[in-house]
Amino acid sequence: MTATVRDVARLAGVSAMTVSRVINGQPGVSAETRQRIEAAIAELDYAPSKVASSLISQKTGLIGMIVPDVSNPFFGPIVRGAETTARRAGFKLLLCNSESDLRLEREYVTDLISHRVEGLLIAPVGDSSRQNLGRYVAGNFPIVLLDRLIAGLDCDSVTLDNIDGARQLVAHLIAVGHRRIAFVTDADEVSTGRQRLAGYRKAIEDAGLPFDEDLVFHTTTDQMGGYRAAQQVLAAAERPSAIFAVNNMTAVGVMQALRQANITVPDDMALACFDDVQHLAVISPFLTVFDQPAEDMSKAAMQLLLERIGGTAGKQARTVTFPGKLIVRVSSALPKRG
Amino acid sequence: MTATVRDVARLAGVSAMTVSRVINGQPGVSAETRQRIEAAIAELDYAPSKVASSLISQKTGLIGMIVPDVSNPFFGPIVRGAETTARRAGFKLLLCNSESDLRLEREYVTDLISHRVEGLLIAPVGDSSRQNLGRYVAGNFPIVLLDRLIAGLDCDSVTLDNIDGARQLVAHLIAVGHRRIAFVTDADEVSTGRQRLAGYRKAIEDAGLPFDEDLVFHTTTDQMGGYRAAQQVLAAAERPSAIFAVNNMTAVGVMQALRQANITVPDDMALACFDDVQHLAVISPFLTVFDQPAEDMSKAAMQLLLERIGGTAGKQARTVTFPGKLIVRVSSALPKRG
DNA sequence: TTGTATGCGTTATCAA
DNA sequence: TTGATAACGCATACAA
Repeated sequence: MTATVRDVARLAGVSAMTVSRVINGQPGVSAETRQRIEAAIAELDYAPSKVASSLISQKTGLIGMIVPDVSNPFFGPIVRGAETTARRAGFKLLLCNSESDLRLEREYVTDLISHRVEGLLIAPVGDSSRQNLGRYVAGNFPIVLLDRLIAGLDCDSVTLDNIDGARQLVAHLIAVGHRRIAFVTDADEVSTGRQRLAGYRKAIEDAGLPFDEDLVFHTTTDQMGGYRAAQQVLAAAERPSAIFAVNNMTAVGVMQALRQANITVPDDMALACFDDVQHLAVISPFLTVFDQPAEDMSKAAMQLLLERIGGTAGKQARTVTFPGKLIVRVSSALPKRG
Repeated sequence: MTATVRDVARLAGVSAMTVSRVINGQPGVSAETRQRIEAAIAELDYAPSKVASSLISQKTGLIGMIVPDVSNPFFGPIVRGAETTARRAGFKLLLCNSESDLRLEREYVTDLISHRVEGLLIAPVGDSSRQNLGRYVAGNFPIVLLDRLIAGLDCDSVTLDNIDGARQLVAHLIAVGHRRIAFVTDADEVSTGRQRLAGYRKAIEDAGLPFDEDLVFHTTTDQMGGYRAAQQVLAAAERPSAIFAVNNMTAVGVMQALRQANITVPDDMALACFDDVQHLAVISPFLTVFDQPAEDMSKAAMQLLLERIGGTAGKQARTVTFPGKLIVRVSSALPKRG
């Protein structure tokens, strides 16, 4: 296991160089010698060290990937797609969970750079991630942003058309008959939140309804954030008939708060959000969502990254936008009571 | 970005060695020299290469992790927990999806070894994974098995008490009134399937019911496998009143087939399975499941691995078994019709 | 067809 | 307190 080329060479009675040739499938080795070397390799369980070869070639075959949380059903497929695409190109994935923590993200980035990953695929925490990434982008280090853009950072990216997605979702709610629709979203610092807010607003204005600032509830976009925000929604003077949650975890938190308050969806309150959870929809098709093709987006992003690593990309930053699709289920219906 | 110690040394007017000392926080460098070096490091955006230092220290700070599929809601939290624990110990995670493919698994294992990961945390494909892992276990390379054991491989492991879990789940179905319970599971080659079958059988015999081989349907434990198996269940001469699916994806497939056949759960047929999907349960608490503490199991497994890497483990293989818990929801009720 | 020398970027060792 | 040298494991360039 800890055998080196030299050990193999000694056992086979040749030089280290000849062993190296056999390993890399280079020509110029007699069949007989090759056989002896292969026997020695098997005998010693020799596995060539990528650490050493990386040092020479300046290529580690490693790609860094940072997401807020792999266990989030949106990011699971994202990571899966990226890994599959990377593997097919001969790369391995170093996976990091930033926990939406800017400092942790920075730590990961510098660590990954030290490990000499050849590129970085990242769903950044937010606009502030620019602090963590700016210098590398400036230094032409291969980076692709996924899911979220970073204001002021000109960089390859793959995102959803969040504005139109949110517009479609809210337009649907309006079509169903909702007039007061709360939007539970994150701080202005995250591009997805900003864009979805723009779409929300557009749908409302398209319908000739008044845009009401008070119906936008800013929070953290995790379960607890959704929970808290929903409580605020319920406490509002004039209660909305529907809640639009900016993403899946937020919707879960909203649901939790509603249930606790004995409010049934959609009989008492409608609910819709971004991100579908595929298999779960089979078990219980309940939530109306705007579905993002997470795995495809991630594969596309990895493809961009591979091109940049391979040098076939050109200097210009490339922007890929996916459409996504509205999936109407029961949760968005107009309340029967109230 | 591609600056080396020497570049820094030159800029600071010192030797490479002194730079190295500063980077590693070693003593014996005057405050003034240290400052000059730190300035040079910042100036050049210097990031020390772990590739080079790994070569010397023989430690990469890398841990390999192989799971069938991160996007599976059971493995997402598994990977998340492992990564968190690894990070806190200063390790990074190389993530691989075996796709339950033995050849792919082997390829990953050898690749990871070449990358000189210091240990391997793996949810193996099945007993045949012994081919892929046996030599490394024999060579005392740090490996911990997670979720699944491998017959004949004496190795650290963290698993659930599958026998008792399945027993509890099936005992519940019997208590509710079910008498003919189908079990949809995988080939005998996977330890979890074997153990859950044993638990299924035990619950049935404990209740004084006859164990019927024909009620055990072997298939692949993915959605398609569950789908096909459910169709067989429905075609059975004497139709069971409940289906016990060996895991989450299988249950999804079963559900899909039932829905397609216009069979409502639980009005026409009950359903229960292993693995809960936490947040989803909030959205729609429907499926009766036996819940595994995936993230905790994974953290424990990583802990075992870290101990083995650190050499504080002892030669004996350690076996950790988690209990899990039954969560009764509506899907397991006794059918009203039929 | 095979081998020797050299260097990748870093650090351990020993010397100054 | 600082530096010169060698070595980690492999591969490139060149020589034999």
